[in-house]
Amino acid sequence: MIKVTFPDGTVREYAKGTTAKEIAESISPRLAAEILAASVNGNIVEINRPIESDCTIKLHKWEDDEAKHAFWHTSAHLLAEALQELYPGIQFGIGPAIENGFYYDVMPPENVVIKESDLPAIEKKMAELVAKREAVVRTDISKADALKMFSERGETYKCELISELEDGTITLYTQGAFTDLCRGPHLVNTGEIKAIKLLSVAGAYWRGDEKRPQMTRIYGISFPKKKMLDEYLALLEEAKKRDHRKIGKELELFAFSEAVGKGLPLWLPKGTALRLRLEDFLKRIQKRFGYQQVMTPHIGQKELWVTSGHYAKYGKDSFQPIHTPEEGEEYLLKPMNCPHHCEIYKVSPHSYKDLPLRYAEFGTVYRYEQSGELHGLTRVRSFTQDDAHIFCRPDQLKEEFMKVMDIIFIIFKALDFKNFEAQISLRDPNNHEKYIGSDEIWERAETAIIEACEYKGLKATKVIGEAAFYGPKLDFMVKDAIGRRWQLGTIQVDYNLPERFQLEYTGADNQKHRPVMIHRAPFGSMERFVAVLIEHTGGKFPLWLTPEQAVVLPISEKFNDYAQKVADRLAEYDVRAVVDDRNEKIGRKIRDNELKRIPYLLIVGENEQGNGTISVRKQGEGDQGAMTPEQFAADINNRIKEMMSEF
RNA sequence: GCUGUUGUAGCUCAGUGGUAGAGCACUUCCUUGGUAAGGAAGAGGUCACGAGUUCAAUCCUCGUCAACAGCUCCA
Repeated sequence: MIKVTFPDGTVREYAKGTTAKEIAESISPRLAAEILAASVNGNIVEINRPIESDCTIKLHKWEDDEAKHAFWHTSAHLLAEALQELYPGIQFGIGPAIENGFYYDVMPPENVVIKESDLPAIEKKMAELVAKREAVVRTDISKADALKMFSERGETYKCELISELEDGTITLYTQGAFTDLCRGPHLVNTGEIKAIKLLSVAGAYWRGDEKRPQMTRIYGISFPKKKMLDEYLALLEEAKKRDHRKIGKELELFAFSEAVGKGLPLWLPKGTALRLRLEDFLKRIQKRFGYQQVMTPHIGQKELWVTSGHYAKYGKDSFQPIHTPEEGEEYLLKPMNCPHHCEIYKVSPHSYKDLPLRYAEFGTVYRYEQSGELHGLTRVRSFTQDDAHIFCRPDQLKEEFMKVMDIIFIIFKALDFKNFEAQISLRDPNNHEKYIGSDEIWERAETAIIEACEYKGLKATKVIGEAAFYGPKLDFMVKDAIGRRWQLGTIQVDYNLPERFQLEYTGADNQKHRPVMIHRAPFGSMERFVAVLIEHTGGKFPLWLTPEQAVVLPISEKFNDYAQKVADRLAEYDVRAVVDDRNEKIGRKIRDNELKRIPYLLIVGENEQGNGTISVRKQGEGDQGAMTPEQFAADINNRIKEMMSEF
């Protein structure tokens, strides 16, 4: 007998070799029908794997990520099985479960292209296979046998994977006529997969390497019930409605023009109003944190970036130098503001007593992003960083770093970004060519970030190889409407640029010392931040950011002038109101999306005494009663003040 | 940059080898003072751009540009 411990601490005894499925049956038939995978001593296994010794167990139903993972992983195998039947000679790469669904990377036979239009046929084949209710069987295999088996099948990609595995750890999973190299775990029968949708087909480089062959990646998702699939697809549709590109167009926030060029956003009046509000908000915070605003030109001599090291690294793939009538004179559109700020630092000598110096600038930069990477406002070729560079003494680094974290927390709180993820991006110690600066300097910078996060109690994932070439960073990632992650705020520690630009300060010892530099941008870029903000709010911004806060509606032509006066009056109180004087067509003409997005509707007319009146309606709350323009302005400003008071 | 998809009215989209349509929006008139009102009339398109095939191309072929999904990249 073996002792099995359940998550709630109870212990039961079972015969040696009992399976998770049998354990579930011993509890309830319903549970047995629903479990898809099990964690035994923390390892996820199939529910038919015999358990040979005492263990802890957790039975996973669909609700658990572990179950979904197994479900989608098996779905990927099912996809491969279908592809093998439909495209003889097809080769397989990898086919994992992902956050939402699964994919399989395949290399179709020569002269065969799998297109989106082929997906329904593949889905149909998968459904046929599901109907067969094939068991998924796990077998151990030696490395030599595995290599032999897959090379006989001409599976060069699989052979490459096997050759990197250790003998004795290799397992195969077979269902019907399909056998795949796989670690598992899986469902025990493909019949569980009741609803399948193949979503898209795309190219993906083998092993993520641009220089290796491009395979065909087929994405899909599957569920144990048809209804769940329908709900998921409906949810996807809903999410698409929050797409910032769509809302940005509807609300007339920004636009692109082919004539201007791709990736070069045009900020329309309303979008600009929104952005300026955000900038003002940050400026106020920065003022409190001791920042000084600076301004620098959009171009600079090429040598600046040769000095910084950026030119060597990115010069070839950037906007090319601007030439002047002067022989040999070359300027670059600035891809970042750091060198300019370093030069500001160098304008005068600094004492240790002057530090830290914090130079802030909403600096527009230009980067030649690959055309396939351009994406709405989130990835563009000209964008404005809410940039600042902090020059401080080494002993001030940690404190300064944490103060920047505080600014980011304030912003995320003010805008209700709850689901951000923090990521510490470290260098890859095995790839020295990618980075500049000594090991010692990197060590120090990385330690400073890690300690700051620990001190602040911020849970951050460490990612090797994601650092900037001059230093490690702490990035804040936020998801968009359909779950793509975008980097917003970033804080970077840099010992290298001060070195390269020969920055100095005089210490208490009357000797010259190097300051440390912190690059930071709490929003990241105004463009990307606005994009993510749109997707989070669906275009319903907090009142203090809303480009237009009120529509003023005269009840008839007679009151047009009065309406305009009301709007002007409100403007004096910093309330943004637009007049809609299309009088007689009120009901029809007030566009739905105008009213839905603008928080207040003011209907102006007169009362029996012939005095001007304003009837105020608030979005979603109906009638607020009559007010004078002053009362309304005071009211709306109070609300904004309330919202802002804690920041 | 790579793979696949798409490009028709301001927006959402039908459609055809014989130079175009719907709904909403827009303009005018009638009705209506209030959270997607009804009726009538009207305006609006080089069918992304350039070649080719054809008697004839928005439609077929090729190229270019742009957008979308993914990969790679992201100072």
